[in-house]
Amino acid sequence: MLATDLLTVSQVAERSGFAPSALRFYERVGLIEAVRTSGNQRRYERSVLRRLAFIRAARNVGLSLGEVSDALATLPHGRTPTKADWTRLSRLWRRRLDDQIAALTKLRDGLDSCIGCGCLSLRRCAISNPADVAASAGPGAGFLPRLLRVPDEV
Amino acid sequence: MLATDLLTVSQVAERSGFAPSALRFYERVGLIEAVRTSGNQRRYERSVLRRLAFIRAARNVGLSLGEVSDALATLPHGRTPTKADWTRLSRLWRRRLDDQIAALTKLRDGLDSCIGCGCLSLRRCAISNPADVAASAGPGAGFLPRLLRVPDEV
DNA sequence: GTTATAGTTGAAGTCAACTTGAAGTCAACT
DNA sequence: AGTTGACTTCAAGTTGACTTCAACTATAAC
Repeated sequence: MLATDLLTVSQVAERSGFAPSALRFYERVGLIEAVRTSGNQRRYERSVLRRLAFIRAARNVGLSLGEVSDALATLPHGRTPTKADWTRLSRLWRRRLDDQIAALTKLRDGLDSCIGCGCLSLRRCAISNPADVAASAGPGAGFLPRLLRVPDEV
Repeated sequence: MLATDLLTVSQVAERSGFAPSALRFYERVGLIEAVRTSGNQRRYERSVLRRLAFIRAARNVGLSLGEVSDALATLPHGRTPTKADWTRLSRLWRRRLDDQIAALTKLRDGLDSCIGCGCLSLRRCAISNPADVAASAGPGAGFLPRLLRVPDEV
């Protein structure tokens, strides 16, 4: 009777664009929730779509799942983000995007000043040695991470 | 007597900023080369420093090691990049950076138009659903990769 | 009632770019 | 001659964000 109110895995997968395996994974790490049918199958409330939209937006901005978790945790318990939450968080994201754009722009300008000079000196070259780009810490972390990857012949 | 001409692992590590383990790894995948002493220790020619500067620059721009490999492979056999090579390749990199900046700017503008609207609709929201950002293919690849990560409270 | 399609679990695999560890060798200095 | 510090190899571990697999079980349609 209110079963029509609930969504199956494949429905949520199609509408959200996340693979079913990703939805299960997100549930395991506590990002989303599901209720179960008598036969133990997942059924999602509609609000999960909004939550997934939030997750996707955050990922697009470059947040890790851990950060998404933290962001969602700043919401009153288990609540799906409201308009006010969204406004607050999206302002933070804007700053992050600004920072990322600034960093890339700086790199590009360094590259411009390099083109044709051919120096490629480890000490002086602005592109090989941008002053403010720290080396990575810890295993598994790349030096500078992959950016918006547009597969591209070089 | 031309032994002074060659650099040890730790010398190259210090001057290039790459960890010794990274140098060994780069050698394994064919990005750099070394000669050996009678006792089987690596000795590097000076040109390896230029090559490493090139690699670091490329990584900073966001190229994968595979792409760095490809780029170096466009050089006449085994040669270290010259000024002309550098000019040619850095022009391509500039385009890549421009693309990345454009993508981020677009995302930011979408975010601006979203702040306060609270829609977060999977269909309409520009930030959760930027039209030109394709979903990832293959395992292990994130949807959109981590960007210039500036660890940041949210 | 049967089949086709969709869903379940837990464990293991993937990918990039390295790092870490163990167990041993080399080089330089005293 | 001995000790210290730098070096060697190969295998396995790390991180994040998932995906894939095998072996089942549910649900829906006919």
